[in-house]
Amino acid sequence: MDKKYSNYDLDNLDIQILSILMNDASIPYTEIAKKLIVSGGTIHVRMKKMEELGIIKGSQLIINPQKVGFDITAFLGIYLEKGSQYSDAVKQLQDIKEVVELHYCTGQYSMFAKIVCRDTAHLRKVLNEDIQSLTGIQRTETIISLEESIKRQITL
Amino acid sequence: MDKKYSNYDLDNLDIQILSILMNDASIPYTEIAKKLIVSGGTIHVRMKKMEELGIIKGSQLIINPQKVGFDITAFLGIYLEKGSQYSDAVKQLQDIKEVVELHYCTGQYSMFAKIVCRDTAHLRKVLNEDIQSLTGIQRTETIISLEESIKRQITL
DNA sequence: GTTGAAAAGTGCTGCGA
DNA sequence: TCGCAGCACTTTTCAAC
Repeated sequence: MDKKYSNYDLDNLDIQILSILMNDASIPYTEIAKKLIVSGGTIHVRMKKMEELGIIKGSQLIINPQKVGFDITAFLGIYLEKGSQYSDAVKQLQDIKEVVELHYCTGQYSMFAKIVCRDTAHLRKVLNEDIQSLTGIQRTETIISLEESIKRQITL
Repeated sequence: MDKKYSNYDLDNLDIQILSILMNDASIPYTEIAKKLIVSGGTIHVRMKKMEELGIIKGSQLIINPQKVGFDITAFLGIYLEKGSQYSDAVKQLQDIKEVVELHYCTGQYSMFAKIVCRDTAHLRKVLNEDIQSLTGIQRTETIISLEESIKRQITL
């Protein structure tokens, strides 16, 4: 057994390190070390361990989509003709770069997508030309976000 | 007029820098400079400009929620008793840390939330105890994600 | 606005406890 | 396993173009 179901090799220190860097990945290890009263080397060892375990997927620069001209966020409930067409649909949706999230899910929809577009014309183009024309998709329901009030990662 | 509607002070170089760092914020400026055939100082100046303009919101360490014991992602369509209760509901939902995203939106739902929980028991607790008991919420509809097939930022 | 190099700070590695 | 110290690398700054 080389892998456990719950990867709870994390102690309090690990979790505190993650909590800090999940909010701001640019904080230096030395500063984290001071805050948690351990040495910088220890932070380094813990981070390396968590990277190797696959707990840490990497770091990303977070931008403000509206400031670069992407003003519309929409959610899309997708009905497939047959459930078996799921993996094929994923492949096709991967090529539509406006699709930033895609879930296979329970409930009324077969799939659920999050889409970010520049403006209403752009959204219409993505919905009518790009998505509706994919094979296997029966119909879609669109929910447009007028305001993103909360946006954060989980609290450990 | 101190602010334009579209903040298109971004040239190709800015966009290329953002595109690289949006995927991996740990890539050093010197390496980006080599790739884009400019000096490290220029990267620095551009980054500083974009931070001041609010285009860059910061950087985050991206973790794998499943590896730290958060196995369930769900979407929640929320019906409010009155639309005017929106801002009050936001405040209350902010205190529920399992809510990682919240949108005010068009369509059948008043609000739309994304929730991350440890397991089904945890999800049930959040739905039944935390969310249903908030004031102003009429009812909710839950969509459970069985697989997150796509997860990325917008392509500039 | 861009460059190139010097100064300051951070990350990494090995030895000792 | 943790902490300390030295080396390598990166970021930051700045005078000059």
